[in-house]
Amino acid sequence: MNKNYLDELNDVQREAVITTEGPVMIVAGAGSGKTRVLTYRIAHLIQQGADPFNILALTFTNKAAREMKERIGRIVSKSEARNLWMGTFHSVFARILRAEAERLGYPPNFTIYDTDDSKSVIKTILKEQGLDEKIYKPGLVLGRISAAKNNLISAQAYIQNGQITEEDRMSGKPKIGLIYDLYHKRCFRAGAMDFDDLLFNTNILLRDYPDVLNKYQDKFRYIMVDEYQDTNFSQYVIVKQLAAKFQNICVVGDDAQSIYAFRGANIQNILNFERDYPEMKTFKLEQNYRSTKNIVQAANVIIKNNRDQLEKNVWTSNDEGDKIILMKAHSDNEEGQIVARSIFDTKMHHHAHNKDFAILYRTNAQSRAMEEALRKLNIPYRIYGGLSFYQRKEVKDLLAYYRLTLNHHDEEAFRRIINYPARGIGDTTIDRITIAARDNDVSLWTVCENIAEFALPVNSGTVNKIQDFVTMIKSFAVMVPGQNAYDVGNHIASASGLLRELYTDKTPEGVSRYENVQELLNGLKEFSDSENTPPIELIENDPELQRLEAEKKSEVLEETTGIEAPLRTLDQFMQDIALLTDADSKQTEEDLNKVSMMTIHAAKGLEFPYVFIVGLEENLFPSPLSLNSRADLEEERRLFYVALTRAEKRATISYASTRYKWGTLTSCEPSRFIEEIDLKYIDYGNSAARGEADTFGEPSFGIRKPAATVKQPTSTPPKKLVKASTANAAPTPIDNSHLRNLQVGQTVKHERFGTGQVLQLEGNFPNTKATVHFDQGGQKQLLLKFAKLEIVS
DNA sequence: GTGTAATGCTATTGG
DNA sequence: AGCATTACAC
Repeated sequence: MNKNYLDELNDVQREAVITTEGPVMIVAGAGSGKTRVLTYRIAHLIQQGADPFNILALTFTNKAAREMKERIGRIVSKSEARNLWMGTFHSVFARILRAEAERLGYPPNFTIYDTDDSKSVIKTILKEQGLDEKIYKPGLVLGRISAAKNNLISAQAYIQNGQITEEDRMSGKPKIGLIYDLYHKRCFRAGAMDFDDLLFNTNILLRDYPDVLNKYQDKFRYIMVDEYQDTNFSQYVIVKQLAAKFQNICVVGDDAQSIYAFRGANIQNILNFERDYPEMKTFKLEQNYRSTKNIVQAANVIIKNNRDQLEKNVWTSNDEGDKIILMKAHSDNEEGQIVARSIFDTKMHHHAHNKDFAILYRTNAQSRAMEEALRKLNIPYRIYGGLSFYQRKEVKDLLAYYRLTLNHHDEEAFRRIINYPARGIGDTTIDRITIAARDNDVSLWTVCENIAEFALPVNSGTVNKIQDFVTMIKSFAVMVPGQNAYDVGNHIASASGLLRELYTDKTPEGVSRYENVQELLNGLKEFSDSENTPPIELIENDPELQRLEAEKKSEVLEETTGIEAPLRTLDQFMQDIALLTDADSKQTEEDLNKVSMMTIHAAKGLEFPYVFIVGLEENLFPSPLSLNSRADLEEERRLFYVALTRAEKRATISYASTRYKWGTLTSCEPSRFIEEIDLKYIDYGNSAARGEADTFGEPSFGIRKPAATVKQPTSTPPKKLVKASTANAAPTPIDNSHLRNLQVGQTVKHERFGTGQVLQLEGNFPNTKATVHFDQGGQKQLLLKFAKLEIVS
C-alpha cells in the first residue's frame, strides 16, 4: 500500500488533492499531472474514510476510467476501487437509466442507437413525409436535433421556439421541428435512446422524480468531472443537480484544450461554475512535466493567438530539447514516406520503440498515405478511431440479431435483419409493414407478431415467412436468461443463417468478414468465461443491497455445489456495447509495441515521446469549415495546441504541397499555424530525412515574421495558488453522534477495514480526525464525520 | 424478390 | 477514391 502518495505531488497538486470538501475547480495545463491529481484525490478520499460507493468520477473515455481505477486500486485496494462509480457521462447515466427506465416509459433493456441508427430513422421519416434528402441531409438534421437536446430543448419546445423555427425557415428547412418530433416518437416506440437521449433523459429523470434525484444526490457525495471544458449544457445541468446537496464537486479542465464545441461543449460551463459556486476554490496546475521547454514554449506562443482564454502560465523545468522539426513534402504520399523514414531513423539512432511514436492528423482520411508508407518499411502500427470494430457491417448485423432478441421493438435492428440473410421478405413487404405500423402507432414488430390482425396486403407465403422470423427471434429470446452469453450468441449466429451466409463468401473481404464475426463471438466467449464478479455498478445502488446480493449468491452457490457462478448473459454483454469506442478497447500484447495513428481529437489525454503532426495545410488544418468564425478558428488552434502538447521529447510537423481530395489532385498552402510558431522554436534542417535533400529544406513560403513580442514563459516556480477565502461549511453527511465521546485507546470497528485501535484524536467533534491502527490494513486517518465506525470497547 | 452494374454523392472532428 | 443508392436484367 502506498501511503506516501502525497509526497509525489507538488504544492498546488497536493492542495488540490487534500481539498476534498466543497466546490473545487482545477485548471490543469497540458501535461501538468492532472490524471495524477485526480487519481490521488480519489484515493485520498477513500483513505480519509469516504466510501467508494459514494464517489462518482466522470471521465472522457471508459479507458481513462479503467486505468484510473487500476491506479487507485494500487493505492487503496482493488476491491475498494472496484466500487467506485467511474466512466463517461454516457456510460454512467446509461446505467442509471437502465435502473430507472420504467419511470420514463422505456424498457430497462432499451437499445442505444448509434449515429448510423439515428440517421437511418431520419431517412425513414423523410421518406414517409415526402421530404427531399438532399435538402434535409440526415446528418445535418441529426446535428440540429442533437444540438437541441444538448441544450435541453424538447421537440415541443423546439417547435414552439420562435427563434429556432425562424432559423430553420431561413435556411429553407422549416420541417426540422416536425422531424425532431417524429424522430423522438419513433425512438421511443422502438424502446431506443440515442447518445444525446442518455443525457437528456437523465435530466428529465432528475427533474421530474424528486425521490430519484434525492437518492443519487445522497449516493454521489463526491463528484469529480474530468475534461470539464468539453462538457455541454445537458451534462452541466446533470452535474449541478447531483451536486446540489453536498456541493462536493470538483471539476478539472483546461480551456486551452477545449476541442469539442462542435458537439455542444461549452466553455461557458467553466464560467457558470464560478457563478454557481461562489465559494469555490481554484487551483491552477501550471508546471508541465511532460514536454521539453521548446515544445511547451512553442505551444504557449501558438495559443496566445487566441483571444478567448483564461490566464495561465504553463512552464516546465525539463530540458530545452529538440526544436520542432518542420518537414515539407510534394505530395500526401511523400509526406507518408518522410514520416515513415523519420520514424525508422529515430528508432535506429535513439533506440526508440514503435510505441514511442504517434502520427496525428486532422481527418481520418489522412491515415491511408501514412499506412502505406509504414507498411513499406515494415513498421507495425495501430489506427485508433475511424471505423471501430463494432461499426463494421457484419458485426452490426449480428449485433442487430442480439438487439432484436433483447428488445423486439428495436426498429433499426429489425430493418437490418428482417431480410438478411435473404428470406424472401422484400422491400414492398417491409414498406407495407411500415405503413401499418405508422397507421396504428405500433412498432414494426407488433405488426409482424399480429400479422393476421393487421390484414396486410401480402400473400400467404410472405405471411408465413414473417411468422417464421417472429418465431425464430422469440425462440432466441427464451434462451437468454438461462444460458451464458456465448452459448446464446453462438446459437443465434448459426440459427439465423448469418454465419453460413458469410462462410460461403470466399473472397478475401468475405473471409475477413467471417473472421470479424468470429472475433465478436470470441469476445462473447471471453465475457461469458470471465470471473463472475457481477459488474457491481450494475446492481442496485447502495452497499446494503450490494451485500445482500452477494450473500444470496453465495448461499445459492453453497446449496448447489459444483454449479458455476451466476451466468454472464447476453443482455449483460449488450448493456453498453454501443458506448464502446475504439479507444476503449483493451490493448492486446501485439498492440503494445506499435506506432499509434489517430486524429488529434482522439489523442486527447495521451502522450508520446515522438509526435508527428501531419497535414498542416490551409483548408485541411485549419479545416475550411472553421474559417467563417473566430470561435471556430480558435477551436482549430486549440486543436493544434493539443496536438503539440502530446509530445514529450520531440514534435515534428509536416505538410504537403499537393494532396488528393475527392479523388482529384489539389495543391495546398502551408497552414497559418506554422507561421504562428516563433521561428526560434523551429528546425528546418530536417535531419531525420537526410538523403532526400531536395524534398526538404527551407519552406517555400514566407514565414519571415519577426519573433513575436510574446513574453516568454520562464522556468520559475508557480507564483501562488489561487484560493478562495472562505472555506466551505462542511456537509453533515451521516449521523455519527455515537462517536462524540470516542477516546484514544478504544477499539473500533470499520465496515471495510475491520477492527482497530484508536491511536490519536485531533480536532473537535464533529470535525475530529482519528488515527486508527486496524488489525488488517494498518494505520488510517479517518474523519469521524464520514467514517462509519462502531465502538467495540 | 434477388443479384449485379452503373451512377452519384460525399468527407471534419466523436460518445 | 470509396461507398451507398439506384437501375436494370433475371
